[in-house]
Order: sequence, then structure tokens, then C-alpha cells
Amino acid sequence: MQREDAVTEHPAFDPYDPGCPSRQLVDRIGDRWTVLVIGVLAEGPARYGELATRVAGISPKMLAQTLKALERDGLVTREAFNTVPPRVEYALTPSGASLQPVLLAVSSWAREHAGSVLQAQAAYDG
Amino acid sequence: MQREDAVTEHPAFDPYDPGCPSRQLVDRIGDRWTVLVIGVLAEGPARYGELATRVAGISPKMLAQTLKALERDGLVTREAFNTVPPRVEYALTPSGASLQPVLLAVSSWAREHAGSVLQAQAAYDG
DNA sequence: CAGGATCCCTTATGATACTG
DNA sequence: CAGTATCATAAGGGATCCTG
Repeated sequence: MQREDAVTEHPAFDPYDPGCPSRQLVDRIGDRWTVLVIGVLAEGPARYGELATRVAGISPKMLAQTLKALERDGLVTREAFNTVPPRVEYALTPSGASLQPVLLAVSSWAREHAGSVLQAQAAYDG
Repeated sequence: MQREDAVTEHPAFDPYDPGCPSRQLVDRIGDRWTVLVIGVLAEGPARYGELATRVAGISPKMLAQTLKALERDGLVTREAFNTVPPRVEYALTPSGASLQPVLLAVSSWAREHAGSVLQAQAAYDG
């Protein structure tokens, strides 16, 4: 259990503490769509429709939701042009860009170990 | 998308890009409990109850489930001692240990940016 | 002590249709 | 084009009880 008045302090962020903002961030990084969206934006700004295309399989709802969350977290900027037809561009902020290497490390590890993991699974199942 | 009928015979959560096992791994890394469990084991072998204590908030079900998945993936070993009372020790395999730096990068990023993210959220909400 | 088996509920997510 | 609104479903996860 936890103290109610812990808000007044500004302690070290502890991912092991449920309810700690840093844990929330870890969760976000782990999010299925977040990773993919940031991956696309890491290559440059993109429009909504472009994202919808490149992150294949994502529903409009999830895309909008993911982008909104990222924008709220200050990881992504949203720029709307009042034209016809409408045009909205998303881009990574410096914070968002700083996340890229981390995500890269994750996917690198995954690529490197995918083989041995598959092997281990087969052995375990057998 | 898929040409399959409404028959969902396989619980494959891969939204798209099938045939990429590394994708499965990324999802695992992103798993809320996996990250925390590996984090604890990175400091050395631990018993079931020890893990239950240190990974605050996890239920027996989730802990067992997470450990089993990690064991199947060859990231964690399980050693059961046939004593009374029972004693089971979990430890990282080399593969699992190699994951530590990656996870460390993730939580480091989270700790570093938690502040600015909170700030961004406040600004967004206001 | 370690964990399996259940039950149940909350939330996440997807499909679809609609609007500024 | 860029979303929003709504609905239905499935999965994640917690609580609890039980056993080797």
C-alpha cells in the first residue's frame, strides 16, 4: 500500500512503484502501436493518412488515440493546416526523438535473439 | 487485411507483418511485468516469494505466468528443490542477462523524461 | 512455499459509420 | 482528409481457493 500524501514530494522515479509516472512511461513504450508510430516518425514528419498507411493494420481510432497520447506526453507535435482538404502533420519532439535510440536497442536485441528464443521455445514445448 | 473469415482459430496477436518472430519479442519486452521481473533477476537469482515481494503489486497468477513465459523463451531458468517446504529459484540465462542493458536503457529513459512528460501533460490539459 | 484452477470484471482494441 | 462516436468482443489481470 501507499501513502496518500506522497504527491507533495518529488522523489526519485521508481518504475517498481505502481502509480509512478516513470512506470507509466515504460508501459507506453511497450505499447504495441506507440513503438510503430514513433518508428515511422523517426524517419521524418508524416501526415495522418501517411501514418495510417505505413502503420498497416491500425484502426483510425487507435491511431488517433495513440497520437493524442504522444502529443499529450510532449513526444509528438501536431500541426493542423486549415486548408481544403485538411492536412495535419505529426512530428517528433526532441523528447520523442530521444526515444528512438532506446526503441532501436529494443528491436536490435529482438532481432539478435529471435533465433535462440524460437529454439528455446521448441525445446520447451518438446 | 486478412482474407480469413470470422473464424479466429489462432490467438495470434500479430496485427500485421506475420512471419516476424522478433515482433513477438518486442511485445514481450514491452510487457508490464516482464520488465520488472527481469529487472529483479538482473541483480541475482531469486525465489518465487522473493519475486512476489519485490515486484510489488503482481498477483501470483501473473507472476507464475510471466515466469513460465520467460522460461519458455529461454530467458530464465527454473530450479526446483525437492525440500520441505518447497523452494524454487529463478535466474537469468545468458540471453536473459543480455536483455538487461536494453531494459536499463528503457527505464533510464523513463526516469530521465518522466519530469518533462508530466510537465507536458499538465500543459496539454491546461 | 510454490503455483494451479476458477471466476469475474475492467480495459483495450477492432470494425464500422458518421462528421467538420 | 482527418478524425470522432458507437458498439461489440476478447483479452488482461485480480481475487480467491485449493493442492503437492
